[in-house]
Amino acid sequence: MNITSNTEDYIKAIFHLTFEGSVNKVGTNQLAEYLGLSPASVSVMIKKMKSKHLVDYEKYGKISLTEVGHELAIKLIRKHRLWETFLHRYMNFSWDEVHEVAHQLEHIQSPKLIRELDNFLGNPKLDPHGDVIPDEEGNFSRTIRKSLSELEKGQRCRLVSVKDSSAVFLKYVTQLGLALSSEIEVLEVREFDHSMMIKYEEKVENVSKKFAESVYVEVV
Amino acid sequence: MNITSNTEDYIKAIFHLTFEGSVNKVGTNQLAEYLGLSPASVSVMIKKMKSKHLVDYEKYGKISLTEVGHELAIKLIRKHRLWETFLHRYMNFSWDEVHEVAHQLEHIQSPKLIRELDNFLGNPKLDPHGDVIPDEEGNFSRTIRKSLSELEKGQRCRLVSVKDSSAVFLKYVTQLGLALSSEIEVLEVREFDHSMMIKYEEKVENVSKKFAESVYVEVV
DNA sequence: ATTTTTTGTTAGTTATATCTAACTTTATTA
DNA sequence: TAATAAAGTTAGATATAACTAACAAAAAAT
Ligand SMILES: [Mn+2]
Ligand SMILES: [Mn+2]
Ligand SMILES: [Mn+2]
Ligand SMILES: [Mn+2]
Repeated sequence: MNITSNTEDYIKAIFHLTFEGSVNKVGTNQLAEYLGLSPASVSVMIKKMKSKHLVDYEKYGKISLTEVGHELAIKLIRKHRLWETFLHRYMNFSWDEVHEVAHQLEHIQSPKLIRELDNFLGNPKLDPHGDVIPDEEGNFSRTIRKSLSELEKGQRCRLVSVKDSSAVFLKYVTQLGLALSSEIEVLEVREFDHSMMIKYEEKVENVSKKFAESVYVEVV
Repeated sequence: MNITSNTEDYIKAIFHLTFEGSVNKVGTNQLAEYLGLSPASVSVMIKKMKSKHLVDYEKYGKISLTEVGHELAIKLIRKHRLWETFLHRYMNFSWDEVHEVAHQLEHIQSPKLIRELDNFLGNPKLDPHGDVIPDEEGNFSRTIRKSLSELEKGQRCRLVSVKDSSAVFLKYVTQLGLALSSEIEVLEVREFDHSMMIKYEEKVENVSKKFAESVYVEVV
């Protein structure tokens, strides 16, 4: 009864929607939406995952990972982020290109390869999107991240990570002239739509609320 | 109608049994034996592969790759051998460990990754087993390889590649104290069972016919 | 307290890929 | 040539993982 890469995708999705999200349980429809599948498919799959002791779940109830499922999720995230770092540093992949290929590479089964890759990269702490890479024991610091949207007029900050790993979003960030470590000053927050006027490296740009919510910062 | 990794395994197997073997066509039972599957499964699968124009085949006839199938096979072999080289050179994998993981990595879909990997490795010509790595256009030199078993008493040679990539065999080669480039002298060929007494680096060992057939050499 | 909407499940179907058991064709041997 | 052996195919079943359509439960609105 070994775990398929499909099941691994479900585990990762549940992790992202619970542990990394705001709630600790998720519904089948929500999960289906996130995975781009029909609610029916997810309903059936979750039942199978329950029988494999990967999730806690009761009919018509909410889904959460078991201890085993949680540990697997962290291992997958570790693999994903190590591969992203490798692709970015050594394979000349831009930060908007790494995710898709890392999503394939994370399913490769070889504990030795991951240990060696981690070592080769010098045990990196962060991936190309500023996300924390869990260590071999599954430990990692959970810093409460603040969105740019939470800042007020006049505050200054540094871009530390991004919420969204989609190529569309990351290309936009790059196009704006922003990257990890960019220093940003909030010049104005508009009452009307919560859009922001920000200044960075002599540039002044207007960004939407959605954008500001997708960017994590550290106030300086 | 895209190609699954299962289909890719069939393509590679057919390539190994035909182009790299002695014949240019293979039967379903032979292929089943090689893949460790039942002849029935192979029979069904080959029919599907025919409909996808990957193989030439008639019921009760023999199987061969189409032009498209052949090109795919070479791309897969290129990927496999580049990954083996990477694992051996940078991930501290011994030559008996690389094959299993490369077998997973060869299914990763990313032309850019393969181009970059090739570049990163300095466009290597040979993999850790002495096998030729096809270039991006699918070109590669087909040297007619000579087995150690073809040599006669008194001849001297250099180990250039191995026929078998199994861990069991490669570990035995290493244990004997042999590796690529090792210089070998044939001291004796026994009429009885075609076993050989060979000398290399001050060592004298007796090897079976099967062993001598699994090792490719260049006469010096 | 009903009705309506949202959320979630089940049944039946499809696609991929495997198996065993039974059968057929082709090749070999007597 | 007829019997036997080897090689290959088909049918029916299983496992995984997806879908649509129909139905059921829970939550929200009236
Ligand atoms: Mn990613
Ligand atoms: Mn990332
Ligand atoms: Mn190999
Ligand atoms: Mn090899």
